[in-house]
Amino acid sequence: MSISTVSRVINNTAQVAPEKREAVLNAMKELNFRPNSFAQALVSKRSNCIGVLVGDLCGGPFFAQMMLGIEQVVDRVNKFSIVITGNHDEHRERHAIDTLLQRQCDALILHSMALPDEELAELVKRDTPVVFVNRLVKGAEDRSIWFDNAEGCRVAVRHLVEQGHSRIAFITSDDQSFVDAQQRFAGYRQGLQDAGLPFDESLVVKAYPDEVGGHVAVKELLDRKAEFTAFVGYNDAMAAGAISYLLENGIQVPGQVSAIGFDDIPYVRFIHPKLSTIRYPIEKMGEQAAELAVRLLDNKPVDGLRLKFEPELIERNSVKTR
Amino acid sequence: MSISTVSRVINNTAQVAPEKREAVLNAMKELNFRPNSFAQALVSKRSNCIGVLVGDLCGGPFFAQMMLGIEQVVDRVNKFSIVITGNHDEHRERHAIDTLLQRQCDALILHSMALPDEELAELVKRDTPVVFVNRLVKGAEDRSIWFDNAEGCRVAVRHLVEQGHSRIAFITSDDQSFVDAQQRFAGYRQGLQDAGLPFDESLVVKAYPDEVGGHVAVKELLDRKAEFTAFVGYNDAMAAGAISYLLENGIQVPGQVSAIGFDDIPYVRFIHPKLSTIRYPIEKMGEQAAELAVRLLDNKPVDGLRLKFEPELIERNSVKTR
DNA sequence: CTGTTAGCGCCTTCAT
DNA sequence: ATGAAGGCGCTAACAG
Repeated sequence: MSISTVSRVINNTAQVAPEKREAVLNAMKELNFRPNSFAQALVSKRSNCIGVLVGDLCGGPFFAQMMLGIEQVVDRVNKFSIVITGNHDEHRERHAIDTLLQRQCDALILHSMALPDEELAELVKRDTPVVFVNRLVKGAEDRSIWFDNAEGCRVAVRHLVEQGHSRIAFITSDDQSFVDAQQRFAGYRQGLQDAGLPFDESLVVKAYPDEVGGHVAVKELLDRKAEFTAFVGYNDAMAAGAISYLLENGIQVPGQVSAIGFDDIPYVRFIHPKLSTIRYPIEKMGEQAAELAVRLLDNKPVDGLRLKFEPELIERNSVKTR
Repeated sequence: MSISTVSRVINNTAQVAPEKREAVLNAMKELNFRPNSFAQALVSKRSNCIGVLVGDLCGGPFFAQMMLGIEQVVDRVNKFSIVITGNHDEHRERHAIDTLLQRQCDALILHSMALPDEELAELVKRDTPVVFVNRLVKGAEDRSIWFDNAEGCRVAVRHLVEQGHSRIAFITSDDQSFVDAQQRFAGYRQGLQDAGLPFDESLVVKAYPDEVGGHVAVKELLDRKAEFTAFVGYNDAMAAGAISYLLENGIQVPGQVSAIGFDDIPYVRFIHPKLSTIRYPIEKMGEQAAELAVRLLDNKPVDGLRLKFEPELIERNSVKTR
């Protein structure tokens, strides 16, 4: 029997005599045969792989959740994701995208934190579909799945104001080159302005955006003798770290200081006090990004997909209500 | 100029006239040319990919940390990791391994939770190198990077006993089909036995091994009116969830109940009280697994690699000391 | 329904 | 130092 017959049964691409079909299937089992995916990809021009660029896999649960959303749909359409980390670095991100492209990925889902909009927008002109997640890329708005960061911080501040706070600190990232950081900062200022509150530089502290950074930052705030009755954290990790430090130093949360985080990562509802936060629906966003990518590469219509995501305030116990 | 000349400059595989070399390089830039990795892989029989099977990417920081260790070395040797999740399910794990193999991965790093030892041991007989991480596979001891789970729980119990506890509960996973769970349970019993303490069935509760499960489990313990002054958690997540529940219900930790976790995931030093735990050096283990895989596929000597990892007690504030 | 043929894009002898 | 030719394993027409 010829080699094409085999190909036919493997791909179900034409009618084959049931007996031969059986024979092939049996032989495949016996010999433990697996078609060489590279040969397949070479001729079919389809790798069945979707390339994913993420910031990191270990800087918290954030990306992991995004990946979960992505994998769900990639899995559903029987494709594969090959993920690579850019480590928030411009050169590495560029190199990663290059690699993904060279690997003949059928589509790309990019979470770029360091590359400029123009460069990213260029990418969509190529022939492999590209989708951006977690960022609104100018010039590629229809390919961007994004979250309104500024609005998120604004909502957080508003909530605090509603609870009677007027001295609201902002514990943020020391790397303001990321759009996220800039936007959240802008939202904080906007929130203050909305409430007719003055912006006070001495109430903002910057540190590495993780739990330790939160520790460091709030300590700095205390050292400065800044007067504040509440703070909003750049992310939950910083907020958790800050709370931990306050508690250690006998400052009650939310008794003396109210706290509100950002992201709603899973564990913050298990810390004490449970952290109020702004939900960032990252898993859903990953899902939508993947969905968009998949439709793009299948030339299917892309309407009905949500591109912009809105913040939602999650009230738990870290804010003293009045 | 011929196509083989181009190949030669790309791979640096033979001397080429400097001028031609230049010309090729320039043309590559101009045309934005990238060699087709599938064609390369097809002929060279090397994909430069290392396949990784993990339980999940989102069930906590555990796997993410493992991936970090793996990626570090994979990156160093200029290879690629393609990761796939098995979701702790036998069939899915089997299918995942199949896929990885079909993808012509140069080597496999497997974190299998559900497949039996025999099946795993069979894999190493194939021609692509296979390494197991986080599990001691019988028949493939020299390919297993593992952690002494039983000893970990034993150490935990011993520590609690040393602090004067004798009523020590065990909050564990409801899926005892995983080796980890069995081993940790065995360690708990061993620890009791070491101390001459009786094993009391009413002190062990099972639930889904995450924060919510910890909640549920400790509630069950309370509902049973079990008397206990300490517990060891199957993992940090469960311990954190349990503590959260206790605190909510006015039970002081560690005042009335001491707690000890397992894994030492990053966030537990920021919860209140800071969680004492058994460190599981998962990142390092990922690193070693990758190192082993890389050496194997390069036919390099594999000595000097650490295969077995030992538990280490991390004392923080969740255990009342006397 | 089935076998034959022609590549997919690249690397690797083998001559030159 | 360079070009020509063969083949990696597979799929997709094209004939029967």
